[in-house]
Amino acid sequence: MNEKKSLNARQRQILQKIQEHGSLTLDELQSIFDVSPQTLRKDLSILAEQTPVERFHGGANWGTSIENLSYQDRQIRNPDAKSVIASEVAAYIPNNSSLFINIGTTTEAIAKALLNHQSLQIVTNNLHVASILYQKPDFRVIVASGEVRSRDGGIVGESTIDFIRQFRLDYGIVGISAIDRDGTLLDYDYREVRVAQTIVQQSREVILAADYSKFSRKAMVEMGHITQASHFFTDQLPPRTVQRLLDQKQIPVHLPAR
Amino acid sequence: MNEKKSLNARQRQILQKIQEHGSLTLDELQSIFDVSPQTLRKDLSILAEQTPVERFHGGANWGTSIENLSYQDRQIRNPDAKSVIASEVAAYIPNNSSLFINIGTTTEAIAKALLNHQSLQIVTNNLHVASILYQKPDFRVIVASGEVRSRDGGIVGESTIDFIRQFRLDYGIVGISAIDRDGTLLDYDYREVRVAQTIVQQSREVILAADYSKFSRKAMVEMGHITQASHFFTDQLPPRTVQRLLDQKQIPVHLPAR
DNA sequence: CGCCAAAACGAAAATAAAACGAAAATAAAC
DNA sequence: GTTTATTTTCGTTTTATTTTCGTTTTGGCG
Repeated sequence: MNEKKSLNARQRQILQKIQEHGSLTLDELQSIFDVSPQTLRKDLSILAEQTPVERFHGGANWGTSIENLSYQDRQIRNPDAKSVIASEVAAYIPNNSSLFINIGTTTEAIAKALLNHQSLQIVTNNLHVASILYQKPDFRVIVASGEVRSRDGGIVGESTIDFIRQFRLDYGIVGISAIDRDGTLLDYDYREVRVAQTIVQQSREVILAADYSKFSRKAMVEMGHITQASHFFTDQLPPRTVQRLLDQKQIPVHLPAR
Repeated sequence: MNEKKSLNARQRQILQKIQEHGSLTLDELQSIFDVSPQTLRKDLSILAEQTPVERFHGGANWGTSIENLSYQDRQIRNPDAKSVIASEVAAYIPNNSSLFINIGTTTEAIAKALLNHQSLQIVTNNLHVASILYQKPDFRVIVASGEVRSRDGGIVGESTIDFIRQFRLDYGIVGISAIDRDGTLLDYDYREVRVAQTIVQQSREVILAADYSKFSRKAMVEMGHITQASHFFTDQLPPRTVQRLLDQKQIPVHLPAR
């Protein structure tokens, strides 16, 4: 009953646009593709059947049931866990240090929590992080080049990777979309994954930050493994299987003080 | 629960008008929009729910409670010369073209005015411009790498220049801090000047945008000369001396329609 | 102050506009 | 010639807007 048909080129493109942007209206799709509305409707119907895309009157969005409303909606979603984690991470990061901060709402919360630090040097591929941090005169904010993803202001692409490879910094602060039960780190966009992997390579210490909800989410692209982290910051004890992995590799797990 | 709906085009326009004007009566709104009063009432009710707009009998105003204007709000507040110039520039730029947009509040106004275009490719070293444009799914926004200047979110430095040099685009939209009487273009930051010069080099057409106040300002670093522009957009006729220069080189001067 | 009329208002019914799905017609690929 | 993809057509459904009407607010005026 579940016909698994392969998507054509345009449909895959639409799928990616929806992932990047969170949602798309038919008007927006028509401004991108030179085909009839009816064809786009059909594409959306097919995507809705076979992917987490959901339709609404006038367009479609990336499945709300799992996650990923528009960027702004996500902002509101789980503020407690994120900001608690964020202040834990901030407390761990010393002044006068250098750090990467990559894409994700969790890392943005961390950026906000870092505003009381002094003399940080930050390299980021996250437009929002740059916006948050650049106004502090004693921070040096360096932004990577590349294409700006319309979903969340993430900067991705080959040149982003090349640029990041120039640096070797004290800390790499990495968020992640999903963590599998075996400790595999997963994300939605392969370009983002490439960037995150580079950040991990170029950091002396890798700080992985993820709230508990990430353990029950699915994503498609493999980024790495949780044991590549130097420290893991979260809001609740992770599932047993993951906990055991972290124990084996002696990776400290930081939970909120409370 | 809290119904979060996105605003339609007219509602966003009303919102902007209210921000610019401080307040609007229903009469004023009716003279702008060709819809029934009842529809406008409904729009105002929706705006009152979801934005800082507050209603009063006969109209609505921008929420008085929030006097602490964020950067973005301050930008919108001053719609005069800059946004007039901006819409002139936007009218000149065709769809499906590629452009550089550099640092400056005028160029930011232009970015906003470009939001109704389709399928633009934009390379920018301005954090605010990137923030304004990246959400449109049919726009491709590419941000240059480099250090973010804390004064205004401009991205400057050697790597910015190297990155920009990779591109050759249809239009280079350049703002400027000051224009001397002999037509010399001046700016405050030598790093920004280097970037602007590179943009000029790599553009097929150079669009210079500057309001009249720039003619009476002084700055230290020489960027180039007004005759390097292909088109000059401004709000009033420039001083005689400059006008003559532009005439000699047959550079079109675009003034507001009115 | 209290009363009235004009204007503004909200709720809901009526109408207009758009988005929709199914299927036929057309175009493209094989 | 057959298959597949896309566009066109058309009747239906959803959404947006206008109209209608009874109520509330506003600003005179006795």
